[in-house]
Amino acid sequence: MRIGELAERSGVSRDTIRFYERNGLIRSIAGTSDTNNYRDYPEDNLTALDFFSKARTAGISIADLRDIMQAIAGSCDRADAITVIRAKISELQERATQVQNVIKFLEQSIDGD
Amino acid sequence: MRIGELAERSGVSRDTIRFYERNGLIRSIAGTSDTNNYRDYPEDNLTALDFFSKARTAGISIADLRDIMQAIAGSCDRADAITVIRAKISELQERATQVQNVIKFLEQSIDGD
DNA sequence: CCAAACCAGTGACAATGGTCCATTGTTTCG
DNA sequence: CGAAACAATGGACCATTGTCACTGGTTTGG
Repeated sequence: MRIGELAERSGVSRDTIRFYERNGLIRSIAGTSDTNNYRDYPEDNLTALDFFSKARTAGISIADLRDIMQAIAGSCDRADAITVIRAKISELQERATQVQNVIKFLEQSIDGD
Repeated sequence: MRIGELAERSGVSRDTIRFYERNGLIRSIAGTSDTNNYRDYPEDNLTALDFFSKARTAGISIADLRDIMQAIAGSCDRADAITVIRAKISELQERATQVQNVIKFLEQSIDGD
């Protein structure tokens, strides 16, 4: 599909999609037309963009997402990919604990009310 | 204490402490000397900075931290403060769920290995 | 056919969260 | 005393994460 449709269906703006592409988060392929150079964005970018949106609000950086996507897609070495992803999972679990700690702190600060 | 000691003991750099102060996260008081204008940083800034460090790695913004600190310290209206903090707690719980979702996604991506 | 909508590419701009540097003045310690 | 360490202030600079605007070309619906 073309970028407009992808933007529409994913809820991610054209500019942001292009930004993500520049940063290696997604890939598009050259269109087949000989009159334009509109690029084609495969369907699976919808899944990816949806994941990115969730991950970004969860505070995961573009760089991390790039690592993850490369690990998943770049099947050059499956074992390496899994190692990368497991590491990210650990980081995220650590992050989750940190968030819980902050919640606890805040709860204590209003304790008794 | 002076800023150097605070930096040393909190593990937060001078520059960052000053940055936080400029942004209303902490407060210092004018020193008593008549020859210098070194500021005095009360002991409780240690607790605050420790909290900030954790909160920042948990992905909480400076603006949020300022809101929280103002709510806790500015006792102008206790009920308002509690409302603010409860709202932040909700946001954080939402964030925690998001992080869990991303973890799930990642786990599925390496499922079976 | 033609205007409106779309596309690519570029570069400027903005907010956030720091970090670094230079200058000037103060304190501290050997 | 004098050098080294420390403090205050101010501004420059950096990466990250987008967003906006402009140009020039393409497609599409009425």
